[in-house]
Amino acid sequence: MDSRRQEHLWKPETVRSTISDVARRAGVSTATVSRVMNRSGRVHPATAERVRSAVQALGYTPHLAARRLMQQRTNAIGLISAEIGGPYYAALLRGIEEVTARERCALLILSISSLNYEDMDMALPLGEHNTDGLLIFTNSLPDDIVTRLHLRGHPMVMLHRTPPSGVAIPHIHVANQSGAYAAVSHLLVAHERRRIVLLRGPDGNEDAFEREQGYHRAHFDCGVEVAPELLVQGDFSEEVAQASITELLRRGVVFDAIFAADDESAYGAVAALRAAGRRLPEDVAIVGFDDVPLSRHLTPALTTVAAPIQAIGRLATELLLDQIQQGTPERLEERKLVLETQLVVRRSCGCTASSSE
Amino acid sequence: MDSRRQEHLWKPETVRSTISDVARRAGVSTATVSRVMNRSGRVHPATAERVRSAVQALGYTPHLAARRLMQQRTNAIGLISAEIGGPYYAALLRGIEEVTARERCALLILSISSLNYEDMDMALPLGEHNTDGLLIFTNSLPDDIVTRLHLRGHPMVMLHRTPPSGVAIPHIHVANQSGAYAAVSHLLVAHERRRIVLLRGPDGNEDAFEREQGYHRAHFDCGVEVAPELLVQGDFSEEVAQASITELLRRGVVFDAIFAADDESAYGAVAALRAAGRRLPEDVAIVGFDDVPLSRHLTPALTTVAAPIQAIGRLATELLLDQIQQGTPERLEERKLVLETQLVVRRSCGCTASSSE
DNA sequence: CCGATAGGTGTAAGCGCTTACATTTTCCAT
DNA sequence: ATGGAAAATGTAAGCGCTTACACCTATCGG
Repeated sequence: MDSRRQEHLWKPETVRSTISDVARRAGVSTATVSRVMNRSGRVHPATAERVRSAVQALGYTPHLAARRLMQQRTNAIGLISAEIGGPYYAALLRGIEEVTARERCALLILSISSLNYEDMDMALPLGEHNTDGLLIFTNSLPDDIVTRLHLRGHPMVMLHRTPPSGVAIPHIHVANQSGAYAAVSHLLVAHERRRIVLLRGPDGNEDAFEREQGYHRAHFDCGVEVAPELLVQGDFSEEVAQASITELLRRGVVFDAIFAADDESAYGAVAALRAAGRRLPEDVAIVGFDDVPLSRHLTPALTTVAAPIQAIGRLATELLLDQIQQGTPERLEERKLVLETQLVVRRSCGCTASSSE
Repeated sequence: MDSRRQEHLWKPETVRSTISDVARRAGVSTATVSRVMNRSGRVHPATAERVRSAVQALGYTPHLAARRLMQQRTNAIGLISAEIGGPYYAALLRGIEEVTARERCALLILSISSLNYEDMDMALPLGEHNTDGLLIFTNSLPDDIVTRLHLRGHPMVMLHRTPPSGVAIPHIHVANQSGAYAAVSHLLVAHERRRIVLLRGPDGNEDAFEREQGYHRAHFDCGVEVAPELLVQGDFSEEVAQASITELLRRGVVFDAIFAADDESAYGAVAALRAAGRRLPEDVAIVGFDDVPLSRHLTPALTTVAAPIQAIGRLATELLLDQIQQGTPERLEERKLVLETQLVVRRSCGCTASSSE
């Protein structure tokens, strides 16, 4: 056994030292060690020094789970989210981290890929036990879990999602309908397109629903009828959108513009169109939604509805931190924030050079 | 007080019920409740049912921190990372989640924006207390913390980073040098470029260092001298790269190609070149590194060294899970994996159409 | 010289949970 | 019936930490 240990460099003997190890080594009680670790209560400088060197020697780190059991604060907030990785996500995160960095609190992210959580009944790995509050940015987290967390008094903010009815959680949205309205109107009025494909977002998604409403309202206000075959699935996904548009092309459906419910699906549309040899924006004008950073670099540069993504992240985090620090504010149930969107005109809609880029 | 409660819909009274609340309500001991919750030990079906309905009624959820104190498993792994949000990151995550989904374990991500952690001495919010193992993908996490975690026997895998010396942690890399060598050789040999700018990665970054070596070795093997003014900072950042190239242009430095240490900096270079009216790839050929999904869509499509990003994520996670399940494998210290890279030739280097796209 | 005061430290009671072990109940072979 | 194995449940000892409280020393004004 001992000879084996020589063979390898440093097979760790898994020595996780506890507070009492430190106490013993420093010749004090655990209480004193704790006081030194937390800078709470008064400790004689000499003693403190002895403790500190014992900590050093033993490589001691407090066990956060145990600590959490006693204290109330974690100094961390959690973000529960699906679809980590997309470009939208990057901007959101930037907004969130802007605040967490300033407020010196850690950000823990739980990625719920639908597969991952749905069927396993294990407890949520992010919650009261390791965060002081939660940012919810997914539809995959069932309403009843949200409700339960809220009932237990865990601070939360929801992004792009309305809380279950009767549950007073602040939530942040963007002006989807007016944004879509502006985009589609632009296509209808400025470019006189009449057969505009809608690349719909996922079913059941609030944003998708509202954007679709904007699409219809714009048509209605212009007195243009919407042909049902123009409404196809985009699912906020490049692949799905590409397939949908390809299929439309194959079936010989005529259209002169596309309104994509998000930029990703716009990319898919561009790929499909290009593969079919259609000219952009002459043959088909295209407008997206979100204005993720890339869209500017696309060729042609994508006209799209800018959502203040980073601001959403910032705001949500600030709202959450407020809740954590000041407890539940008054009239919280009215805290529905809707951030304005803005049409960013670039080339893909058929407009010529603009100031941007 | 009571009248106030009527005013609002449901201001939660913060009732977080514990296991003993459930036990009391079901008329059993906490042990029995625990057994029901964990499906461990035998419990009379009728009792179990009573417990379950008490759980339901109270909206009870076990406190994971307390549970963690007793059990050893969390069923979650952690990913500690900087620069969440980049396109590289998305692919990596896909690889990781592929495995976590399959193995039914949760993924907790800790984003260390340099600001965030550096100066605050608070304990790492991800560690033995809430994960069974850690994926380390950042240079910002100091060596001594890594070492300590390892000494405490916490399973880890490091990505794109060599563990501190003497510490036997498996680590995964890509063949940076040979990849860079292939890319630069292609520029030198196939396209006869002679003044190739190097957009260097961040100082101290291992990948950056090795790619730079590949750049030099390719020049050496071709008998081409490297002009020092061609080595400029790219920092794996679009902005920095754009600034560097713009500056080069301003100073009138002559060059006919660029090797960017990663795709992001290649984008910056493209922007700078285009703003200056240079033609791509005729005036300046450009090659990147990583092959993030976007690079194919760039105009001109970016020639780049493909790193098997998703595979890295998958492999790393599998390695970690192995460690967790089987304990420290034999001869672990030799676990250095290097995944091959491959030059993907598209348009930006000056080659004409290829099979891809 | 004494009680008051304050700094420094230890004691021990939990936080919410799991689990080895003890105890009681059930039920079947005899 | 009845002894005893098997099933069901309870008891209580922690996991590693924090913190109210008690205790002990100096220190100091009166």
